[in-house]
Amino acid sequence: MRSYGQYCAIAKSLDLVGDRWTLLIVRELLLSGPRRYTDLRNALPGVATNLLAARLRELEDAGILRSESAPPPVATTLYALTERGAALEPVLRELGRWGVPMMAAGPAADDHFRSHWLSFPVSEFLSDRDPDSPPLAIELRAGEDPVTVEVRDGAVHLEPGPAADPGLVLEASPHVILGLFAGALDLAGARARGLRTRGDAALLGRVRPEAV
Amino acid sequence: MRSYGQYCAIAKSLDLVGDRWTLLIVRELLLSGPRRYTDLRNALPGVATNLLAARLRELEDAGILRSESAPPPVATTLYALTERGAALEPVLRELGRWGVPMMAAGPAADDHFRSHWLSFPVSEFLSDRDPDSPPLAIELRAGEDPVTVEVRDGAVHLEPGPAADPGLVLEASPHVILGLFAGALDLAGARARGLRTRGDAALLGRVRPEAV
DNA sequence: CCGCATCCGGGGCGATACTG
DNA sequence: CAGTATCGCCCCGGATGCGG
Repeated sequence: MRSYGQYCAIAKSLDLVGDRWTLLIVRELLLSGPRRYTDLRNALPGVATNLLAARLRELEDAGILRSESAPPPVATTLYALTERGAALEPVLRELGRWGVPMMAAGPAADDHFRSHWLSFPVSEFLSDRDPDSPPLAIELRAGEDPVTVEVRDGAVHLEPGPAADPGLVLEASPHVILGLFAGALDLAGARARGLRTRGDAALLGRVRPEAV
Repeated sequence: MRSYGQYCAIAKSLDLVGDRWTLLIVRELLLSGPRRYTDLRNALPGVATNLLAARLRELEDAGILRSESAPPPVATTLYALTERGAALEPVLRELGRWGVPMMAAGPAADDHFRSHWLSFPVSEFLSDRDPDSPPLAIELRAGEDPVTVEVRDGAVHLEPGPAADPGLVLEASPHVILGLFAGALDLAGARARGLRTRGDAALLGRVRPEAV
């Protein structure tokens, strides 16, 4: 990207990560860990393949990520954030926080969705209100792949993939899941809009008492 | 800007503020308050005038700023952030924090500089270590226009313009001022690199004890 | 199939000129 | 002062090709 030519911390940051797609690539690596080229391409619907390759090279040159050759049986190159790249997490967190209100209207007609994109809203809205209880796993099915909300020791963390032993499974559209987390819907309202649960729905109260 | 088409809080944010120059316009309005078109143009060296006009229109449509007709004697339109626009401050703060290390190398040959761009590094590095002392004003002369660091009641705030009654005046290149604040230089080292002071230099210890 | 490189059309961007 | 108009270029999006 062309430099702004300003001796300003914000402008210097944008010189590196202000390009189109750049911060979304960092988002993927932050949420999902080291990924292959094809995984990134699949997680970023709409990105041109040449552009993705160019961005990865620029980000590597900038020290934000590094490409490492994975050990067998993967035997391919993985792209992983460096410490410097992982330091962008607060930037993405604040961008996510600012963007949450724009999710309330629901997805646009041709919006894509990946389950792990819920991670930022989840950490924004959920918290472990009962840190002394045993660990709890809540599985979310809002897109193609399930994600698991792990609740333990006072912390809430989202992990891609299904839960091994979920105390609760929530299945609904992303919009309804978000409404439930953000407070726009309670359990009854969410059920009326298509939410299906399995397990003890009252367990939701541990992370979102207002919803139960 | 073309939408990313992703039902994700970060992507939705970038749909609105991911365009080139957009966040720098918000930066100016955050740091300097409502500004006229020409002021913005001057504070954003390198921006094309048509592009600035287009961005202002887009930002107004997005509810991030509004144009208000100023009362006499100004008699012109002022651009001011809305509450929604001001809510971008944490995003810029984190971008600034992440960008500070890139300032250590000093400005590039053709970098522009405006004094109030120091605001984010200032709030990052300085703090009022002696809240019970009377208010203190430190005037910085690092660019064309002076800026004032106001220290009172435990808070540090930067305001454009000279100080009415500065307890201390620091005059140096932006690079040296930053080095002094960030800890790369102490007072002696900064003086060796061109720092000139007026007033009681020991007053700097109130906000940066390590430097004295 | 994976990981790109190449090519091409269109639009965003940069620089300057011009106008009310 | 506050923009609009114009033009050239480069970035971006989409498709295809190609070696490993």
